[in-house]
Amino acid sequence: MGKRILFVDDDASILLLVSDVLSDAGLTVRTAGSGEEALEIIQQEFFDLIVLDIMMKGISGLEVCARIRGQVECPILFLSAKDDARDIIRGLGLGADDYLTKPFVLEELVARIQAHLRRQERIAPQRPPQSILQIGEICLNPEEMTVSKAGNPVSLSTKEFELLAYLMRNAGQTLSRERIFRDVWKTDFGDLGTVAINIKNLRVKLDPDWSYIKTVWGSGYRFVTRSGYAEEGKHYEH
Amino acid sequence: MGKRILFVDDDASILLLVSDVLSDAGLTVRTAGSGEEALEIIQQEFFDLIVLDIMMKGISGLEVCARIRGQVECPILFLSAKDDARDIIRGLGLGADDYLTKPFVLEELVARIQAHLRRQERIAPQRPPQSILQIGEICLNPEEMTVSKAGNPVSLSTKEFELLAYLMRNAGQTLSRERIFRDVWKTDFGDLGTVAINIKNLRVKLDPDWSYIKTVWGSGYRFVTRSGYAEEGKHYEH
DNA sequence: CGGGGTTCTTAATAATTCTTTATAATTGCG
DNA sequence: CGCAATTATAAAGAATTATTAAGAACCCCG
Repeated sequence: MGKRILFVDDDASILLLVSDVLSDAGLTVRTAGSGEEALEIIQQEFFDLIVLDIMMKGISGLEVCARIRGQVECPILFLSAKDDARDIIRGLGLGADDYLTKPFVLEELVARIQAHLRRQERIAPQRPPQSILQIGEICLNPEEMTVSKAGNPVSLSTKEFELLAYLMRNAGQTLSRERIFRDVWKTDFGDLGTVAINIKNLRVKLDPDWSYIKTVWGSGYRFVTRSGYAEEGKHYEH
Repeated sequence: MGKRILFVDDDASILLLVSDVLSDAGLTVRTAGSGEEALEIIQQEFFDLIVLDIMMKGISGLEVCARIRGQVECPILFLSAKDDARDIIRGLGLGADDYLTKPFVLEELVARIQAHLRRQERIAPQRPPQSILQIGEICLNPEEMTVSKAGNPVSLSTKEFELLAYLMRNAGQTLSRERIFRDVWKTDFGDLGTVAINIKNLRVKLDPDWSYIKTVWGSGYRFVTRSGYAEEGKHYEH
């Protein structure tokens, strides 16, 4: 479900037009036709971003902003026909985050809204309480960057840790070297042998008998889903 | 000490004019005359916000943005003579946060910059410096400048104390050496090795097994958010 | 004004991690 | 069995970080 936007304007046609476009962009839109209505809605519902028209009869957008700033900490974007710099400065000074003058290009409004939402994500990412991963006797704690096997702590380097986390998150799937390298190293150029080496390091440190990290010949690697029984034994004898 | 702004434009007169105005507004301004210069500076220093002119000879502002977005998470504001909505949308799509067309009113630029900085504060506020910080069995009292571990007092030097307080206030985040140095030492020139040394001192005094202060290879340091049980053991053996 | 001690910084050295390169081992197939 | 493709291991080099040690700056106290 998309982010929630509150759009406040006393021009019904704009309200309709914009809410259509924003919906198409995957956002959930709630509209209000006046400052009074907006204040009421804001008390009751949560929004990720609020768009306020400044020139409205009754309570103006500026006043709405001044009243809710302090209670609500989502980004606020002003919309106004006045393009005088003084008004813009005053609007931003009230605690708003952006100011767009009418008439505006719809796509620019969408782009600006998404820029704000993106920033919100980047700064305060909703951390889905990074769950602890446990498969067999291997336990990985993303929060503390720690790994243990049968209760005993195992010390891994950063890359080894990231690789293990990636494998465990995608346990059961066979992952190609290309995909692993792209997702864990996050670069396009580089040597795929690097993956093999880190796989080996992991095996040496916490999987000497290859119980967890299997090699799928010609395809890639696979972390077993449940471990324990199906002891397969390593492929290589040395 | 004001927030640090990087201002990039190949027009020297604008560079001078704007940096004056921003300085008057209490901000610390660093300037770059080309995209190449900007990229180099960004690798070495930390900024709270970056202003990029789009039309520059050599590496354009758009390209600078594309390259640093991902590494740098501060707000980026574009400046351009082109007021075509398509350019604005493209700019914002690249991960920028705002777009202002030339010619612009200086005060509006200042207002927009401050709006972004204000929001940064609101979203990711440094925890109030006065409150007592406790993470795991480490307890820090800013009021009395004292630190204790599991109830036993630990004696730290001034800089060590400030560094620990900074780390604990920003627990959970990975903090680059540049950023730590700027925020704790509050000077621009100096050796980043100083940070490493004080980190080591802290570890010796109250974190001999690296349970709290983690090294994020290639990035910086990170104070764990919750700590305690899962004792890990250090990476280095000696 | 000093002395004595602590703290801070700089510089040099050691240790670790990551990547690349090279070599050995294994698998699949004829 | 032998060849080619694939994977594993080993070792070296570069980059990053940790540690050590020594000199400079600072502060407190007489």
